[in-house]
Amino acid sequence: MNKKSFFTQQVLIWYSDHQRNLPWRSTRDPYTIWLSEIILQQTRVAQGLPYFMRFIKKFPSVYDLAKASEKKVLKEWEGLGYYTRARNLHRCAKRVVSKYNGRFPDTYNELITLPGIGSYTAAAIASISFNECVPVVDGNVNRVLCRVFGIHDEIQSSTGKKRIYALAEKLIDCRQPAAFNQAIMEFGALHCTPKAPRCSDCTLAKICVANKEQLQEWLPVKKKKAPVRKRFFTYFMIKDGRRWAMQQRKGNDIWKGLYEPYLIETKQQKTVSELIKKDTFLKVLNPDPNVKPSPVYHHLLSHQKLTIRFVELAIKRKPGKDFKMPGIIKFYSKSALESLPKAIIVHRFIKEHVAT
DNA sequence: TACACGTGGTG
DNA sequence: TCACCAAGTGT
Repeated sequence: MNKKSFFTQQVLIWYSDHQRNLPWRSTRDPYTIWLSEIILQQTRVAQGLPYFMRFIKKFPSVYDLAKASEKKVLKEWEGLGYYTRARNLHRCAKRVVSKYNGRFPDTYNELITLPGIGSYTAAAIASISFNECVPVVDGNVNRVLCRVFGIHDEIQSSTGKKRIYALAEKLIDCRQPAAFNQAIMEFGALHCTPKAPRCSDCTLAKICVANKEQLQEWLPVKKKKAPVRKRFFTYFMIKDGRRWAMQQRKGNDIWKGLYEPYLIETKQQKTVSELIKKDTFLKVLNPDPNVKPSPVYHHLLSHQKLTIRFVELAIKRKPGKDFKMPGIIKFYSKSALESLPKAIIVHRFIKEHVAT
């Protein structure tokens, strides 16, 4: 038996013996598969699982998801990160209902045209739900194939991606594409792990280049990441009576679509009185000059390090007569405030510090 | 093509 | 501690 056939056979055997029992494994329903795949993009099963359960319960069908508001969908997504996924999830549901009468298209080529569905997710849905023989290439597949077949190209590079995809196309068992695709991913997730792969207990060890040459630590080859950008956020929790000012984030930046208090961002840490003095809007509010900020929170994103403080500010002068609130700011009661989708760090602060 | 996009777990 | 990672996509 040649090396490729052996690989395919062993991965499928390994999967039948070791696969986890996960809720989306007991169905081929494309809505369920699609939802699980979107949630699991760049996300561990343990982290995504509770979100999947809540989404299925709250939005049992693509119609339920399509008719919900974007705010509701974002709220359900709160804390999972990569919020564009949630907005595209919602757009995709609406598209499936409006353009496909509520039935997901059943081919890779049509699936990939939908928002939030790229090459990986299109292949996953096409193979798992519709038995189309297209290989998935995710982080697990990259790792497993680069190690076993000794691929030294950078996996982000054009040649690396082509080489890995071409290899996956040769390996996939077209009699059972759903099983093969899930098998190779599960094998990467549980056995051929990034750190400390279980080579001593691996049926592929005898054909694995990385095992033979002790290259597990070096494969797959990845390019180094850029250093993280540092940003300083000061949030002003503006309170007018029993209502709080919030605004929605727009533009091309983190947390797009989520809500937050009035924000002043600086390139370095400044004192609160400095910020107030310079800010035309806050100056008009005539705040207590001795307001003290919360201790700083450090929040790490993949490419940014945020230093965040919160300042609680009660409005002394009513807006309307002498001044107006900036257009994007609106006031929310306690319960309305809590129902807004927020970044996790903002959510936590508000939950802990906002009483009635 | 390279980079931006979240959060939490891991060694 | 902190760099790296986790079922990628959009621009």
